[in-house]
Amino acid sequence: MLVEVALPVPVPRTFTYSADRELEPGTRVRVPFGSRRLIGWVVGPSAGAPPPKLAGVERVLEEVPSVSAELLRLCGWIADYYLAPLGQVLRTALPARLTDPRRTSPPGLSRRVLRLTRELASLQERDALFSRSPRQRECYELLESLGGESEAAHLTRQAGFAPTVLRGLVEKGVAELRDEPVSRDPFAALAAEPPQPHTPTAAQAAALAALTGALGGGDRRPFLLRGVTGSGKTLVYIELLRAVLARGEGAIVLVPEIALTPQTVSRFRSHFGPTVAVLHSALSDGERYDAWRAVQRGERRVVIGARSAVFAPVPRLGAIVLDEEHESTYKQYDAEPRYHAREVAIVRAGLSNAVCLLGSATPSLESWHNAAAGKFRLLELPERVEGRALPPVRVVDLRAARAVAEEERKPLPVLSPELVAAVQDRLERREQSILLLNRRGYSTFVQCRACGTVRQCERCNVSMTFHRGRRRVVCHYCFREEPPPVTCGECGSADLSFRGVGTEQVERAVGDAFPEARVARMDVDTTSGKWSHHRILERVARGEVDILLGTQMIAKGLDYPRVTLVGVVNADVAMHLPDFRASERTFQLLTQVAGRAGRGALGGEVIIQTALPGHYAIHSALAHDYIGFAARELEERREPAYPPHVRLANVLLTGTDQDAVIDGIERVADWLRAAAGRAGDPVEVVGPAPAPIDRIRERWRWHLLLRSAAAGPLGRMCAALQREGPVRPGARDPRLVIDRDPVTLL
DNA sequence: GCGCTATTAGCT
DNA sequence: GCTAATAGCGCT
Repeated sequence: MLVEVALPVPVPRTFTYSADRELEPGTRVRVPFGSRRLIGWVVGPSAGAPPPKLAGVERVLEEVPSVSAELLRLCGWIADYYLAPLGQVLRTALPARLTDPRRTSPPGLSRRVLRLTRELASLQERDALFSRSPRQRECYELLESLGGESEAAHLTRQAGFAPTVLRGLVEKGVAELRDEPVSRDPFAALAAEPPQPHTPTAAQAAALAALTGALGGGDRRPFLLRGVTGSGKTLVYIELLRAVLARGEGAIVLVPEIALTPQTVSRFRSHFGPTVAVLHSALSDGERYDAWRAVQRGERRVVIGARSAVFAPVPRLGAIVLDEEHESTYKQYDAEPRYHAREVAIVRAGLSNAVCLLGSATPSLESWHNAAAGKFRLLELPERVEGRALPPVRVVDLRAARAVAEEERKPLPVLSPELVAAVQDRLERREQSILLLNRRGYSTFVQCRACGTVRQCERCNVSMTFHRGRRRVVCHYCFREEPPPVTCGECGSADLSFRGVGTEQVERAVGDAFPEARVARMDVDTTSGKWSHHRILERVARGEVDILLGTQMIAKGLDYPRVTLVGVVNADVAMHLPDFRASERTFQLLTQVAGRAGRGALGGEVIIQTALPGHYAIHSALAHDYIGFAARELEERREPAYPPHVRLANVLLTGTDQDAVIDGIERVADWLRAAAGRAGDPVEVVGPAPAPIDRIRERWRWHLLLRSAAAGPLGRMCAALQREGPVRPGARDPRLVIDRDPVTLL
C-alpha cells in the first residue's frame, strides 16, 4: 500500500512511499530521500497513481503514533495558513530527539548526571577554591541555578564545558558524577515557595466563574482577560487550572520568555507541585524529550513554557492560557513556520474543545478588536489587589531640558534633576529603583562632525553601536565588531561624535550620580549565560541591588515590593521606528514597566523622560488609560488601513545582488497584481519598496505588502504565489519569504 | 584538459 | 535542507 509522508525539508509537499502494512497517521517512519535517510511522519494513505520513482518505508519507528490526530490536524492548519511545509511544522512541534535521523532508537535507560554535593556558602570560599579555574566556577554556578544537577552530556555539549571541567569539580569534592535512570525533572530540586493564601476579589471571582463555567462547554470563543498590572491575573490562571485538573484534564500555560518570568513559574510550581512540567530553553535534548513523554503519558498535566509549548502533547486538554498575549515573542518571525502562538493556541483550543484564555494589561489591538466584535469574550480586572492604587506617573519634558542645556552650553544629562532626586530619595529610604532604556551599548551611533557621516556596518545598512565595556563598535544585526573608529571613513576627519544614549551610558551616569549605590544592569550583554537572568533577579529579590537598570527585559513580570520607583530614561526610542506598531509598542512598554512600581504596601511612583509628552501613546500611559489609547490607535490605523482593520502578508525578497532582488520583487508585484485582477479577490498590493533595513549580512532586502479585508483571499493569493509565482520556492538567492500577520516589517 | 568552486535541480 | 550534477573559471 502507498502512504503520504511529510518530511522536514523546505519543500511544500508530501512524498509518496510504499509500506508493507497499514500505518496510522502520525506514525514516525524512516525513509530514503535522495542519498540520505530522513525521519518523517505518515499523514495518511496515498490517493491516486504511484509516482514514477517509488521507494519503500525503510523502518517504522513506533507502533503508537507520537503525533496524535489532534496535533496532526493542528500542524496541518499551521502548514496551510503560514505556507510552510507540513514536515517542518511537525519538526517544530516535536522534541529534537524524535526527528534526528541519527537517533532512531529510544534514548538509553540511564544517563550520566553531575550533581553538587557540597554548598559553597561564602564568596571567599568560592574565590579561594576556584581562583585558578574560572570554568569550574562557571560550571558550579550553572549547576547551582539548575537546581543542583544536570546531565553531563548537556554540560559538555550545550553549555560548552570540557569534560576536564566536570572532573575538576568531582576532584575538588563539590560534585559527583553518577549514572541515573531517565525521566528526572531537573526543576524538581528547585525549592518552591509555599502558596500564598488569598481571597479572590469580586472581579477575580466573576472572571473565574465565567471561565470555569465554560469548561467542557460548546462555546469555543476565546476569553480575553484585561487586568491592570498588579490586578492578580496569575491568581485567575491558577484557579482556572485547579478547576481543569479537578476535571481530570490538563493545561498549557504560555509565557513570553521563561527566563524573564521566574516568579510566575514559581507560583505555578508552588500550587501544583510535581504535576508541572517547565519547558525551558536550557533543557538538554534528553531532558526535553523526558518532559515531553511525561506530559504525553499524563504524568505531568500542567505545562509551562514559551512559544513552542503550545504543541505540548497534553492528552486531555482542558485549557490553554496565554499570559501577556500582546507580546511579539509569540510570533516566530525568523524561521519557518512563521507562526503566532496566540493564533495556534486559539485553533488548538478549538480542536480540543478547551478553554482559551488570553491575558494582558495591554491587549494587542487585534485581540481588543476581536473582543469588541464579539469574537472573544471579554473579562476585566480593573483594579489592583488590596485596593492598591496605580502609581502616579510624572513626565520630564526633554525638549525643555535640552533648551536649558543648550543655554548653559552643557550636554543634556542622561538623568534629569527630577529623576536624580527621586532615585536619591529611594536610596535614603532603602527602597529600590528600576531604570529603563530600551537601547543597549554606550552610544548608539558614531557621527563625523565635519561631514555628518554615520559609521555603518560593512555588511548591513545600520549604524554601529559603541560598546564601552568591550571597547568595540558592534552591529546589532550581524554581530560584526570592530575597534571604535578614530577618523571618519568618508572624509578622514578625526572629529567624531559618539551619540545616542544606551544602557551602558545610563550605568555610568548612575555610577557618577550615586557612587555608593549597588547597581545591576540587565540587557542582552550582561545576560549571555543561560542562567544570568536568574542570578541578577535573585540579587534584586534579596535586596542586594538598589538600582536595576536595563532594556525591556526588566519590564516583564517582576514583582518586588521594595521597588517604589520606575524611571524611563527615554520613552521615545521605539516611537520613531518605521513600523505601524510603533505607538502600540511604546504604550505597552511604558505601561508594563510602570506596573513594576508600587506593587507592595510602600506605594510607588513613575517618572518618564520624553521629548513627545503630547503624543497619545505617552499621555495615555501617564493616565493608565488603555481604553483611550486603543480607541485612538484604532482610528490611526484606518487610513492607511492596518491591522486589525485588515490582514497583512509581508512578501520579502532577499539576495546578494541588488539588481536581481529589485527585478525579482517587481516581477512578484506584477504577478500578484495580475492574479488579483484575475481572481477578482479584494487583495491590494502595496509596494514594492526597499525594506526599512534594506541590507543585512550583505543581502539586499526589498518587500511588498499584501493587504486584504479577509484572511481567506489573502491566504489563497500567498499560496498561489508560492506554487506558481515567478520566484521558485526554496531558491536561495534571491530568496522569497512570505510572512503572514507580520509583527515587524523591518 | 584538469581540477577547484559556486550554483542549482530534485528529492517519492 | 542536502547532495550530486553541472556550469564557470583559472591554470598548466
